[in-house]
Amino acid sequence: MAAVDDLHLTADERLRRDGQRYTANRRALVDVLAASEGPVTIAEVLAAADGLAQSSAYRNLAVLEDAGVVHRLVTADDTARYELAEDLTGHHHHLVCASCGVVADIEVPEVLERHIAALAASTASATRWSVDHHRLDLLGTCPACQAAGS
Amino acid sequence: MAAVDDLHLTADERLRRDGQRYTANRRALVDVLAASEGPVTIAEVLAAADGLAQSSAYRNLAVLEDAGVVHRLVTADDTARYELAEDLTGHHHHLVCASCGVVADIEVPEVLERHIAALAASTASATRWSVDHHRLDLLGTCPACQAAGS
DNA sequence: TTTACTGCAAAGGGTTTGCAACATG
DNA sequence: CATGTTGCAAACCCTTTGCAGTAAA
Repeated sequence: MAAVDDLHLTADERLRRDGQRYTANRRALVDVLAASEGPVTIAEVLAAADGLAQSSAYRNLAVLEDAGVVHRLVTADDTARYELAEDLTGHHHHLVCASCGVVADIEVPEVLERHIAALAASTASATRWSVDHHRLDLLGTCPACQAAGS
Repeated sequence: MAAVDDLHLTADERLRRDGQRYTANRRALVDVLAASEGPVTIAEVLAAADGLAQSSAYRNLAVLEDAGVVHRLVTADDTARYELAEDLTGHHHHLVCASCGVVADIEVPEVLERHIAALAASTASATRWSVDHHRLDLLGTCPACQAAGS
């Protein structure tokens, strides 16, 4: 069984747990996210999922997010981007273009993750906050914008 | 001379360099940001700077950002927050409440910064991107939301 | 006295929602 | 057939902009 089939099984299961159905539209959204190199905007989703209504894209991505299948994020510009939940793709971080907003996934060395985990622990004990995630973005300029800007 | 006076002198200088004036409204905005514990929303700015028009807040913060005095960021919710530019406050990172969106500043150990710098360098050389900043956020729940949620 | 800045109100753009029709269990 | 889902269009909210009046160099 291919990894994508596993993905659909997991998505189906998580939606049913919420009393939701895993419809063709939702399946198409998961396929689009699984095929992308990094978090994608609604505009990109609509371009890739032909015939899908904008409102359905927003609504279904919200349903998928509630079910823990999808993660929504906002990076540089003020438009949201969506990716598969981290437990489906593995922990990773982002490389963000400050010019056009495009986002690529990057892996981070284990030693750095350990330092961040230590920071999270010491911050939680030094404050009254609870800390349960972290987010590390590298900001720069993507190849396309470098070419366009020069 | 107090640190706040230095801040106003620097702001004045950077605005003039852009052909802009350092007006009472802009001075008030800098005072609000200097007095806050972390990045603040427009709503918070308006509450603190009495009588300031909303459009003036947005416009002046944009002018201050262009001049390199202010930094605009978007974290958890979809509302922008503003803080003084990093060269005025020192390099720091953020502790973000996933529930209400409030943001606190945190310092990070030098060793972690060095690991992040190394990641930035290796990422730049492994891709065609240029990398010039980074952003590390810890995500959790602030004391107020913990109290409200229990 | 020229140029920048202000407040108001209207417009803009991404996102959400009401509703009637449709599809699925 | 009962409930969840869809697409359309209108509403929503944060943010930006046009404009006429005001203030600063």
